[in-house]
Amino acid sequence: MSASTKLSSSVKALCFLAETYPIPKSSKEIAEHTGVNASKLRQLLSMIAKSKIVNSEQGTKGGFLLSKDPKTIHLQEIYCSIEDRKAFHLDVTKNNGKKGKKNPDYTKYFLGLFSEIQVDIENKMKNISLSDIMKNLNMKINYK
Amino acid sequence: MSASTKLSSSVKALCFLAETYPIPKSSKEIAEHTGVNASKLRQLLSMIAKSKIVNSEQGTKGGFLLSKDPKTIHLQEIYCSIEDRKAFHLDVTKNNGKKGKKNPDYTKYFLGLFSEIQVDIENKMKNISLSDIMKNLNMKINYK
DNA sequence: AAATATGTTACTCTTACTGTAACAATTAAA
DNA sequence: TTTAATTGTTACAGTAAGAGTAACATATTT
Repeated sequence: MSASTKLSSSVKALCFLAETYPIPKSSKEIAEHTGVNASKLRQLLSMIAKSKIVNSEQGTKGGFLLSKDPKTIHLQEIYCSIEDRKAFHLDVTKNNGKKGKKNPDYTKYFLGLFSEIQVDIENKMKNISLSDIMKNLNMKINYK
Repeated sequence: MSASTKLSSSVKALCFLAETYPIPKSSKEIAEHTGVNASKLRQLLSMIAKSKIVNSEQGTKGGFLLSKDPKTIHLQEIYCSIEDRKAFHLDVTKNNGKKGKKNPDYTKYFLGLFSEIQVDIENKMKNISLSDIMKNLNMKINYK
């Protein structure tokens, strides 16, 4: 991956929004509770908003509000919202041996090979919901 | 990860060694057939040699020679030989909210959460052998 | 109009990796 | 014993991605 700080920062923010639902929270407030920089949170949450996981509103009384049940928010959705890369990523743009040499087309093959691993990771992430995470952390979910 | 160039370069080199077995091949020769820089290959193969997957010898007539059956060489072994990082890696050294705040210990939890994914990836990689890769590429295995 | 938000862009710092070069150590052959 | 070939290791520059931060346009409420 790596399962970057971006993912954990996003999860922290979403947990906080689930706890404080239905009060919209500003990036500043989320920052204070999670320790993640407010500007970074806006970057992440604006991407997550495009996946309809949160709703965002500008202006006074604006902020971020969860728009899905934490039971139905899966790690994979969050990950895909904030990363363009695949979790198990292989850079296949590199050269592949000298031209004209009759060496096999590794590049093409590796894509297929690793896609199987990719599918597994995605399935695993699909099976972990925000509410699973919160239960494990003994957090109270206030959504609905 | 990312399942970096290092892994694919290593696999290319090992495939070549399986094809040309039992003739020891120099980093220069492997470089010519794979397009990977010879110096880089020496770095990778010297690490792989420590895992007893290949044998290396210095001097004239030296070079690299496969020391295991490609059927028993798994992607996971190769990966672990050349990478210190876990495949599904999470940096947990980052701060975790302001001190004194009673926010849950995400950092600790994420480790456990992602370790499950880690195990899956490793298992997947354990199930892919060098000979599987070579068969898919229609390469002839000359080991033994 | 003023205050409070998000959305977006840009900039710096750091980290990791790639590609490459250099050279010591080792081995075989001439 | 000298020479050539080869690995092992270290170092270095260039590149790419991410983290953290700041700045400001845009939008919304009071």
